[in-house]
Amino acid sequence: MSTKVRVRFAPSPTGPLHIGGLRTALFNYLFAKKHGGDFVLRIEDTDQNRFVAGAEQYITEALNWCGIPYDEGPEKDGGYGPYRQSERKKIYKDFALQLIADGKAYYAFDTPEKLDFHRKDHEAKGKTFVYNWHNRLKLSNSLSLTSEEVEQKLADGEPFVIRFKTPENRTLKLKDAIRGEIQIDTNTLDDKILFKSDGMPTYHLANIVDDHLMEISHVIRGEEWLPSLALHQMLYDAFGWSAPEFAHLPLIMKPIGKGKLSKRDGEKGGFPVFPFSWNESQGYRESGYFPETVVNFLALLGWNPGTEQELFSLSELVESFSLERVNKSGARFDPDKTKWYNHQYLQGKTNGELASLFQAELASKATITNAKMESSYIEKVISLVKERADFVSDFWSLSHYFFEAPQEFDEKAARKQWKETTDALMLNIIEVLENTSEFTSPTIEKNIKDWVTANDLPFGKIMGPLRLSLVGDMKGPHVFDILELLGKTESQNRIKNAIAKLSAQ
RNA sequence: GGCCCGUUCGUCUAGGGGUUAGGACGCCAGGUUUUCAUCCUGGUAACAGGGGUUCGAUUCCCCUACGGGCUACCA
Repeated sequence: MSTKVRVRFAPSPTGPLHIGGLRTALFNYLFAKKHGGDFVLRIEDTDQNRFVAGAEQYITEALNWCGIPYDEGPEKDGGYGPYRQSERKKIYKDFALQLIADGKAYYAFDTPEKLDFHRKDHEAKGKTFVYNWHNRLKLSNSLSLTSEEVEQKLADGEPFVIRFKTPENRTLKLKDAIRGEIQIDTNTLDDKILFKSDGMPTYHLANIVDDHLMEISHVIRGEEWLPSLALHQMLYDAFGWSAPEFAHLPLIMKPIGKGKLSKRDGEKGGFPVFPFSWNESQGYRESGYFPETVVNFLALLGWNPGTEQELFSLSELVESFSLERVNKSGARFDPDKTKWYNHQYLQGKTNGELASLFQAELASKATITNAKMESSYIEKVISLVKERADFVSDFWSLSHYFFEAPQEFDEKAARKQWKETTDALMLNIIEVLENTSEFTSPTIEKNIKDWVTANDLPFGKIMGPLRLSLVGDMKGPHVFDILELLGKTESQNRIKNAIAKLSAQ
């Protein structure tokens, strides 16, 4: 109870962090902060072949973008560094050797080719090759060979690996904070390689050694690690160390089809699976999602507060998070719901915040006049269209007519709205606008309605063509609000232009 | 194939021996908007199957089915 909560997120830098990994990081962060603990980032780069340049930086930036920075990790030593396993290389071998000295591990000299042959051979006979108690002595290792033979091979520099000698005939009772107790018969397990012939430890060894050395109290990781839990527990026992508590998170599944969410699903379904873009793959950030959105939907995927609250800030999540309320089964990812979340967060932004975001996109449109690039104008536009947007990137299609006069008019709408009498009526509206000195939405509305009523006309004959003239389509906010924002002259010009273009038809 | 984990509306989920099985997303309908959308209201829709245990099971147990993960000198 007195031990401090220390959790770690331990990705391998083999590519961009995907949202499954990001969620694991998030849950670690939430758990740490909930209990006043530390959130450690450790880079598990023991496989030199799969190393991808830039991946580590991507991970760090993604964490920062989400607002869940690590307390301790690369370039942020908390007294337990270094935090890249490649930089800790020299510490692992002694631990492996110690296990051999204690008779809990052994040297193995079988070549990958030989092992591959055994596997294929077994498969052909409908069996599965497992390197463990039942065939250890028939293979090439320090259990089957004499100590002289082993010494000789070692002296000759023959490549070797170190394997864990899995205890036989034992039933392991493993504990998982989410799943409860799990029993495993050790005879079904294989003798996992702990130390590779290239001088690097495997994940299993490095992971246990580092978690112990870094005094990690809780290991919160994806469910794909559940089968390794038995090995890890045995390793802690073999070293005589007390194991941390474990929690295995359910996986995030494809929206449709079978299996867990993968990079290809995003490409097929048109939604991001990465926080940031990476090569061809779109990211959440670049697709216009807010970090709050990503954090919120990720948190609610596999966890829930037990109340009906759906919208959570990061601090609210920290407040209500608990491992006990994490689900056991995999959750299908739902792109529609992530959009809804973004809509919610977009509505919560001020017009000023949104205007500055929108301004960047507007700057790339050469045809916009300076007056319309003023942030005060943009904010007014946003106030009119905001509630219908899911993303900042929706603003342009929702509001382009506030920046450029319509050059063409929706054909179907034009056919339906623009009749022979419309030209004359629109000329009258230009006149009404001319006589409206206080050019505000309510006044314009009153004047136009009064004129329509006075002339005993149906509103439909006016409102449709008026909107079409201003917008180019039968869309958009309250037509009188559009009129006010566009201003008298611009509005009149647009109506004139519509008459010129549409009356000929 | 072997080992392990899981299974409530289409999806995310609440619930838990006696409930009209609740919410959210989506979808549908109505209302508002003399437009489109937003918004509001309502609706559709679920306890995988079979055995137990029990007065009673969706809830507890077992089996089956299905889903998922692992089964590398990858993590």
